[in-house]
Amino acid sequence: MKYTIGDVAREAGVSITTVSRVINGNYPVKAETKRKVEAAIKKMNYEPNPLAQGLIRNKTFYLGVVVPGITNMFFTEVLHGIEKLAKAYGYGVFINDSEGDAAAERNNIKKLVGRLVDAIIVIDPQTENMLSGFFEEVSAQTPLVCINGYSKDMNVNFVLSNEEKGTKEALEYLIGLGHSRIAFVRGGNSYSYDIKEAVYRQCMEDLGERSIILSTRDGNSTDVVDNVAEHIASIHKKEYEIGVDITAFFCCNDLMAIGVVNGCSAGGIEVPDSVSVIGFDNIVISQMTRPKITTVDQNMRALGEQAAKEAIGLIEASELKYERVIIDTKLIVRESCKSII
Amino acid sequence: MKYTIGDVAREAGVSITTVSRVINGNYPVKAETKRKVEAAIKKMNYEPNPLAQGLIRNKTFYLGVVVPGITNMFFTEVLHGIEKLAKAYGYGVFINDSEGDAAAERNNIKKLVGRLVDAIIVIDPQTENMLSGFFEEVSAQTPLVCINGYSKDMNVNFVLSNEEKGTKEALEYLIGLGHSRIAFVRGGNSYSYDIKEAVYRQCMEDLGERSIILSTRDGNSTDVVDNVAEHIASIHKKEYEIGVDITAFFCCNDLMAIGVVNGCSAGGIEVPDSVSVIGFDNIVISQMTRPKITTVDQNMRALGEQAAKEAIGLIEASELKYERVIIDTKLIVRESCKSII
DNA sequence: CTGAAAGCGCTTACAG
DNA sequence: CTGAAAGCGCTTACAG
Repeated sequence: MKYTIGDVAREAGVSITTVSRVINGNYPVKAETKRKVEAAIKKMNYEPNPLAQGLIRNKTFYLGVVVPGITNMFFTEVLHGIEKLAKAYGYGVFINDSEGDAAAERNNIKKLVGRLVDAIIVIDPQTENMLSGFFEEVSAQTPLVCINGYSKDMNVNFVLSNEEKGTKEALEYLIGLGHSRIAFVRGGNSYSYDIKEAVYRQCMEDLGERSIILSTRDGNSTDVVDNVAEHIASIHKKEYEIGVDITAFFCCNDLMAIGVVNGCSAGGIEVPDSVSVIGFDNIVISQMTRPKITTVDQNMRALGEQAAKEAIGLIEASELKYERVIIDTKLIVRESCKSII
Repeated sequence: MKYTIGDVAREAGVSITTVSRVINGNYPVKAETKRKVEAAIKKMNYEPNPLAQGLIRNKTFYLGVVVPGITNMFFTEVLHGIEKLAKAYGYGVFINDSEGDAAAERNNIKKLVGRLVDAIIVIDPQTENMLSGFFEEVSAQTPLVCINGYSKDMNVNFVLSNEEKGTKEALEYLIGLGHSRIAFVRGGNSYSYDIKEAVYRQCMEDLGERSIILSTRDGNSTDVVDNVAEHIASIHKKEYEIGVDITAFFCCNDLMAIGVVNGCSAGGIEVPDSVSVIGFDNIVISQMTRPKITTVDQNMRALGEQAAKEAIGLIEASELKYERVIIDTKLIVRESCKSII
C-alpha cells in the first residue's frame, strides 16, 4: 500500500496543510511539529505523489528527451550529458526513442507536451519535421531545444556543434599531411551529411581536385560498418585504385571510418600505411580499434549539457526566445592518418 | 497556451463528461455529438493532461527503467527491447541512469515508486541492494522485475540470461578446439563475473588444469579495453608466455575480449593464429573489429522484451507473485578462435 | 505557527 | 445518450 499525505497527517496528528509545509519547507513550522511529521514520514516511508504535485504546481521537474535511436553511441553520450546536468538542477529525464521515424518523433513530442514534462530536448530532429514547421509550432507553446539538425531560419532553440568548422579542420589536417585525393564517405539523408559534403566539395574545388562521393544507405545503423567495408572492397581497382587515386578518406562518422579501415584491410590495403582515414564524432569505439581512429570530437557530452541548461533556463524564463549555441569540435589525432610528404 | 478538457467542452457546446467519453470511447455517445467534440479537439490540438489522468486512474501507462549506465552498449540493447515491447502494449518508458551507484539506484527507484510509473524494471541490480532486502521491500508494494543480477533466494521477479550455461558452452567450444590452458578475464565486482568464474574454475578442475584469473578494475566502463590491453602486455613473458602457457582467453564481456586482442597485437601475438579469444554478450562492437569476436550472445533484446512483458503482466495481475524466466544464450562463432589440434 | 477550503484537470458512479 | 457532482493527492492563498 502506498500512503498519501492524509495518512501521514493522521499519523502525526496534524493537518494535511502542515505536512505539506514540512515537506516543502516553504512556511514556518514549529520545531516540535516538524519533528513529529518527519517521524511519521520516515516511519511510513512516505513519498509524495508526483502526479498530484505536478498537476497543481503545473511543473513536474522532468525534461523530456526525444532521440532517434537509443542504441546509437553518439546519442547515448549526449543523453549522458543531459542527465548529468538535469540531475544537478533537480530535474529528472524522460527518454523517448523515435527510431529515426518522423511520425514517431511527432507523436512522442505531442505526448510530452501534454505537461508530463517541463521542457523538451530533441536530438537530431528529423529535417522533415523541421521544414514542415512542426518544431516552430511546438516551440511556441513549450520550452524546446534541438540538438543539431536542420536549423536555418527556424524559430527554435538550438545547440549545434560546429560541423562545418570541424569538417574543414579535418580536411585541412589531411591536406597538411600531403593528401589531395580525398574521398568523402557519407550516409543516406541527414542534414549533417549535407553540411559536411558542401564543405568537402568547396575544399576539393579550391584544391583543383575532383570530388569523390561514396554514399552508403543507412548512415547510423550498426551495419554501416559492414556496408561501407563492402562498398570499399567493391570499388577498389574497379573504379579507383585505393592508395593511388584515393590516398585518404574523410568519413561522416566513426562507424563509416571503421568500415573503410575494415574494407581496406580485406583488400590487403593497410591503414594508415597505404591510405589515411579520418572519422567524425569520436564515439568510444573509435579508440578501441586497431588502428585507433583519428577523428573530430563533437563533444557530445557538452552538447547534452548545454541543451539541458538551455531547457531549464527556458522553463524558468518568463518569455520564449530563440537562441542558438554553437559548440566547437576538436580534432583528435590518433593512428589512422599518415603523412605522405 | 494549453487547453483543458473544459475548453474543449465549451468549444463543442457539451459537458466535460461527454468530452471525456469521446476521448476514452468507453460510453455510448451520439454520432453527431461525437463529431462536434472531435472537431473541437482537432481544432484546439487538445491532448489530455496525463498527470490528471494518472492521478485519477491510478495508472500512468509508463514503465520505469533503472539502468547502471546509459552509455553501455549492453544495457542500451536491453532498453531497446523494453521500449519495443512497451510501445506495442501502449506503455511509455521512463529511463533512469544510476551510474552504477547503489544509493543512486535506491533513490531512483524510490522516486519511481511514487506512482509516476506503473511498474519498475531494473537492469543489472546492484548486489548490495539485493542483499539488503531493498528489492524485496519494493517488490512487495510495486510491480518490479530485475534483469540479471544476484537472484538467489529472492522474492523478486527476475528475467535472467543463462550465464552458467553460456559460459560452459563457450569453454567447451574452446576445449573442442584443443585448448586447455585457458585464462579467465574478469572485472571488479559484479555477480555476473562471479557466476562465470565458478563455472570456469570447475571446468579447469575437471580438466586437471590450474585456473588463471586475470582481473581488471572496472569491468564495464569504456577504458576496460585499454586497461585489459595493458594488463595483457604486462604479464606476457613475465608471468605467462602467451601462446604457450595460455592458448586461449575466456573474457567476461566483449570489451575485455577486444582488450585482449589489442594487448596481444601490441605484443606481436596475433589472434586467432597464436592465441584464441572468446567474448561474452555479443554487443555490436564485437562484429566490427578485426578479427570479429567469437562470443556468447546474451540476446539482450529478448531479455528486455521479456522483462517488459512480465512487468505489464504484473500490472494487470491482481496478486503479486515472483517468477524467474531464464533466457538462453547462444554461441556466436566468428573469427577470434582457432583450432590447435 | 496552524487548519479549512478551493482548485489543478481529469474520470466515473449516479441520476436522469 | 447526457450532465452535475464527487474525488484522485496534492499546494496555496486566506483566515485565524
